[in-house]
Amino acid sequence: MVKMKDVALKAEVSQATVSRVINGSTYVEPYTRQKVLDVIEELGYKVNSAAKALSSKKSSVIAVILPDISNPYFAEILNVIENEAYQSGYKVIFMNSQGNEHKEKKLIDNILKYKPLGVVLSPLDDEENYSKKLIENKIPVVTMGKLSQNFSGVSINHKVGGELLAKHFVSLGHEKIGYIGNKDDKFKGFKDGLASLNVNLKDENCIDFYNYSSINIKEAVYSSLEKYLKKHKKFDFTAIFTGNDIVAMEVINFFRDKGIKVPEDIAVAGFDNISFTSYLSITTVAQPVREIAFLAFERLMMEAKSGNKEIKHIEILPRLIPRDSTVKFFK
Amino acid sequence: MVKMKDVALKAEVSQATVSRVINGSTYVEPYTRQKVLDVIEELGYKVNSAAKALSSKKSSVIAVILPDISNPYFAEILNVIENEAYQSGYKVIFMNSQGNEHKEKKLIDNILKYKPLGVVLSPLDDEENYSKKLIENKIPVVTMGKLSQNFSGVSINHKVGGELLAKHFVSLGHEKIGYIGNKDDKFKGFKDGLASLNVNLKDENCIDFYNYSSINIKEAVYSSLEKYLKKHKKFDFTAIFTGNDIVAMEVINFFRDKGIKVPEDIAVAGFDNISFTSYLSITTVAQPVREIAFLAFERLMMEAKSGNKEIKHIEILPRLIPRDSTVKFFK
DNA sequence: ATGAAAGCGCTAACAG
DNA sequence: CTGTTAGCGCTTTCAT
Repeated sequence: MVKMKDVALKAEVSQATVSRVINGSTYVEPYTRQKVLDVIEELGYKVNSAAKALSSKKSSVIAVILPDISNPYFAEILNVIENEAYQSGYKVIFMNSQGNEHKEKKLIDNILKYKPLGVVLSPLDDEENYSKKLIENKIPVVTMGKLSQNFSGVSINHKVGGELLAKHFVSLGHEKIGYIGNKDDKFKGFKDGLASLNVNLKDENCIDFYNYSSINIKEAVYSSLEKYLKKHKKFDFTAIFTGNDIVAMEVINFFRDKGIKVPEDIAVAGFDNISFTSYLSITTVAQPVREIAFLAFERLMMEAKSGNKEIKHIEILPRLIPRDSTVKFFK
Repeated sequence: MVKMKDVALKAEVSQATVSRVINGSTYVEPYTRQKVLDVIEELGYKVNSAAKALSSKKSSVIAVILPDISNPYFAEILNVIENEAYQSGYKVIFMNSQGNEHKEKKLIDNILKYKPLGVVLSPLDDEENYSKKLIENKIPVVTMGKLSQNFSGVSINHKVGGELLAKHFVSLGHEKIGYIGNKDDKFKGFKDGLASLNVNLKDENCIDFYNYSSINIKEAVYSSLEKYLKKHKKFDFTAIFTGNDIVAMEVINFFRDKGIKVPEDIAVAGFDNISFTSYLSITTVAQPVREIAFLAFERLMMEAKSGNKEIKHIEILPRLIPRDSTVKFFK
């Protein structure tokens, strides 16, 4: 492997000079500069990132930790970040926490070895899991989707998202309503929203479902729905809000299998607005995912470069996208 | 940052010994070993990957280069590889070539700096783009989806995939048939398959469409379809095969917008069998994506560890999944 | 079984 | 403006 020394020798300059022209850290005589550049080209020299990182004490990798890359919502985030990183000359180490807090914790442990420039994280529930080590090691972090008290973050306001759907359902005349998902902020917004419109979301109609990973999600959704049916004989609601679009799709599938018509018998709404919901015409709440990812990246860069440690939370308002799964022929 | 030297000092051993217990390279007295382990725990020591890589001349990162992470087919590949890599103690640097050969080339250039253990690549069309530098630098490579003469690879047989669909269309009684996509192996298989069944695939019904990136894919599909319409007034076929599932979805959308019924007026079939096709009941050709990714990773590991340079091509047979978009009420 | 020491390829004072 | 030099944190002979 050709190294800097080889370039220096052939260009008849010192290694330091080669380093200078590569990094543009200091002014180098144009002639010398060109000569070095030529030799680099000729020899096909490539810096050794490991050596560079070790010596300069900074790396050019950004770690991206996401719960489920098979969910197009997160895939889109990775898409944006990889693209931005590429344009800024950084590399992305991608890690999939798979909705598993234990794995998330190990991933963060692991990533510390690489001393990344920063990490973009779409965290699972338990803040304890990730914050401590990251803070200790002074690694800039920006979260997406959930806001953390220790780091900057970008997210839609999930409560408002839930409220939007509550209003939508009530305006459509629904009185018996269901929910399937975990009891997060959008659930709270949904429940509170309904309450403020004098509709009670019964506990028994809130089907607990916690599953970030889309592998086996069908089985998971089907089994929790079957469990509900076993207990209550029939679905005691005319509209249901699901934790995310993938779950919505599975719920619709399940209903179809059971001969339940959507939206005539039961209306279904999802969350995220992944592109596939438009093909299926599923009502959902839009998260401007590309914007979220972009802002997160931008903020991370700012903190990494300036060393600014101020915590900034950016909140974006979600938007309701009504489609056929709640209102027939909406289109 | 606590380093090996700190551990060595506190454990009252040499730095070399600490290195030994961490890497298990040589036998270390159990007592000493335990003492070192305790200190590591106590101090929260983490190796510095850069230093390790520089010193040992081997890294623990695997580069994954894919054309479009927003396409669930590729997202699934990344999912599998990240997971396998994690379990084997490796990190994944992810790069999105975005269907852009120029970017793919630059990405490969870039990745060389990191001296990755290996690269898993789903290449675009031009082999020249990627093979040379990778070979020069002796980096193990396994391709997926396309087989390269210079590297090992895993792929379904695309020709057979195209033939499968040809048979399917003909058995359904179609005689006027269309194609939208780029003219790759599956196109050849499709065309030849039709020919062998005495059906001619007219050139004018082969709509050229080259677009790996799913951003703006809607516009791209719509405009090429509009262009066809402008020229021919109406669609002169009763069945169309699309390059991949995403394109199939857009085509179906387009037809719906135009009041064309699928499959009654025109049958549509895709390629890949991404999970969303099942929700939409789109006929497609299944690529066992998880298996492909797994085999590619496995093969890469083998080559990276053993230094085995033998080129092995694994070909998997695709499977037709007939659904409602070609045969109503198939389910 | 363990320690000493050289060196991986690069950056960053420092000196001139 | 450019060369010299001292590390960065770790692995790996080579001794003992």
